[in-house]
Amino acid sequence: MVETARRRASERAQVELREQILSGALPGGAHLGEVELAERLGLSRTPVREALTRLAAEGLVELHPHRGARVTRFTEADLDDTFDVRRALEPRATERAAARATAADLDELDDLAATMLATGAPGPGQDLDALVELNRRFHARLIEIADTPALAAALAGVVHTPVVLRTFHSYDAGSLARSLAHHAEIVAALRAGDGAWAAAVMVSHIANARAVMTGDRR
Amino acid sequence: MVETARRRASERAQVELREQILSGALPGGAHLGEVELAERLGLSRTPVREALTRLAAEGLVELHPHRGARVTRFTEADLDDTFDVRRALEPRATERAAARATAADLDELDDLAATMLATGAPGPGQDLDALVELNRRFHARLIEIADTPALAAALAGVVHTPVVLRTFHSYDAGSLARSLAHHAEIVAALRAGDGAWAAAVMVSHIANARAVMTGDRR
DNA sequence: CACTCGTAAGTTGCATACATCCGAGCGAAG
DNA sequence: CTTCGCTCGGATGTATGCAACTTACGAGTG
Repeated sequence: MVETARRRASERAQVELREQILSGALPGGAHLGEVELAERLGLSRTPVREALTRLAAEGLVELHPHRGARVTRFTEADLDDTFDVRRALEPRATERAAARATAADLDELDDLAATMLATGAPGPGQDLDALVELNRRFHARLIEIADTPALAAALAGVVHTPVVLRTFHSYDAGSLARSLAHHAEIVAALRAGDGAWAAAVMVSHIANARAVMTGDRR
Repeated sequence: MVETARRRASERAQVELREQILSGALPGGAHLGEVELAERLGLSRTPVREALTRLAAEGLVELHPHRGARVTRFTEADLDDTFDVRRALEPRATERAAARATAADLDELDDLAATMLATGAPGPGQDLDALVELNRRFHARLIEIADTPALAAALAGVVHTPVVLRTFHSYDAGSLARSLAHHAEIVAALRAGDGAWAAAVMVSHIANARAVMTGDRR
């Protein structure tokens, strides 16, 4: 049976809204009326309101007192800043993960990396949308292994940038291959216990992504 | 007359609770019952609940479904992580601020730095508590001038660490003098338009603070 | 005596009704 | 014709009542 239906209503609303925003179904600047959302989700205003509050904390929506909520509009500059922050923080998290990863952690990351290589391989089986979710899980797991709450909190409000999360479609073949190889190499570095190596690959990984997104080769 | 009373109830609850947590009146691990808080603040549960949700997003409280809210307990390691994140991000923000600060911005920062020097000077006029607020404003203004939303979002959930915000009392005379001098030097660097200089001072500034807090001299 | 199951108390989660506030549209005055 | 002010509509903000869940305690049984 479907277990997700048993979860709390406010959480469902939050997940549902986040998905619609990240997928682009709710475009930037869209007005989010509480009653409208409540009716569409089959809930009352209370959990919808709570979901909006939390999404606002994540930076996905903006709340204007007495004037309602709007989907945050991200600019090209915001996207660039996002990569700046990630390049500053994720390599550090990766380095920490090298010292703390257990055998089970490494196996899990290996699985993810391998699955991504298979899912992203050119051909009829290629599924770029599935790749987005796998990529998200890989990076999230890495942060989790690093076990540094402050780093996780700092990255939390940044990674959600809508454009970032659904953009494997804009990768050219070479960049995509590099990106997938990076994941595998990071796991290898972690397995070797070489934090500096892992961090260096992460720097490359983010730089590669940035080049794809912004077209900036500097 | 007191204008704060005219603000929204949920906002008042949020501000009040945050203050009590940061001041230590509500110690880490304290259980926060909705009805109890509502009665103490003279409100209903609804705005209290919303305030708790927002504070949870800030990382000050932890929400356990059906089990209530608790004040987040920060460990020594968390504090250390906080400085890691700040050292990674704030210098970058400072560098950006150098390119964007207007004359008015610089004057404002100058005022803050000068006031801090006066407020922190040894003697009968020294007020370490006032210094906490001034320091918060200085750093917040700097981030604001940098005008990089992603950086601001990343730092938002990190700076609130209770211990960090009320710890000028643990500075020895030398560290305090250095800290205050750093602010002035940062403004000077900004005025010179030298982002690298400003960023370097910020690195020193954070390292100095870290040494005071953790006693770690590495 | 230890373990398990059932029940009850107290909490949070959700829904609904009421209060408050913002903004648009219309009318009158300059 | 423009501008100011008022009123009305619709939204958000708050309060309260009911439902669901979690936990703790105690009775019953192996």
